[in-house]
Amino acid sequence: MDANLITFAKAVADETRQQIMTCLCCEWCSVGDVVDQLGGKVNQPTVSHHLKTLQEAGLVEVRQEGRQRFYTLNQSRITMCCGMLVQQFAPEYAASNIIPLDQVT
Amino acid sequence: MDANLITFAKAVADETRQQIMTCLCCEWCSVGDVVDQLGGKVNQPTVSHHLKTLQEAGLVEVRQEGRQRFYTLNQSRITMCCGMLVQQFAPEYAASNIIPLDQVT
DNA sequence: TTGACATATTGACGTGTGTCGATATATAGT
DNA sequence: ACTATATATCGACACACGTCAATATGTCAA
Repeated sequence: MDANLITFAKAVADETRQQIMTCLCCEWCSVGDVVDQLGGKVNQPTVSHHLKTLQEAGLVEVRQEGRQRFYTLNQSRITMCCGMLVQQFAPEYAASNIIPLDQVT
Repeated sequence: MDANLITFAKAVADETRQQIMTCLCCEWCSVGDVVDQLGGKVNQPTVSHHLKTLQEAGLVEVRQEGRQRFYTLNQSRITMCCGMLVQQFAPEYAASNIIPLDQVT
């Protein structure tokens, strides 16, 4: 997992990956679940590949259970990266009332 | 200019483009200014190309002056896109105290 | 109108990346 | 041990994209 904003942006900069992220938002899903929810758009190796990318960017958490792996979105990290983006590239707005980054757990 | 989050993420997902964005943050710069500030990392056509990408994503504003064009970051749009990202992929944090999107002018 | 300057566009090239089929690895059940 | 299931990895391919040199477009000055 790497902390920089380019890695974050690259991870989010793909449609399939965003769809996967939507699947994993507020829910734990196995790889197979994600493949199903994507309804045949891509198949299992592709999903695994994207999950790896998301994991390396720190955007998902993993939990092993039997022979399956469950993934979920790391919402605090996403919030943090977005906050850093605003801080970097929209400082005139960052000052006001965005979430203070040190309050994101 | 297109409104979706993939376009936004793609625009930000490049190191050179982020450096250009840093140049344009809170300042109006001509293309030549940006080329200079990047200190020979890339040359003028590349900068123009990236500025076009940023413009199509709605991340910069342009102002013509004589034979030069001045660009600056569109901070409200960046704030808005980041807010949408949090809303989409970190709803558990979006509820709290992030900038209400309709207050971003 | 001609020449100089600022920026945009074009065409080409190499690299990065999303996708897949095939295969490997790991775990559970019999 | 053997089989079935779940996921990861590998190798290959096509396409997207960042970069550059060369050129085009546009604007000002003389």
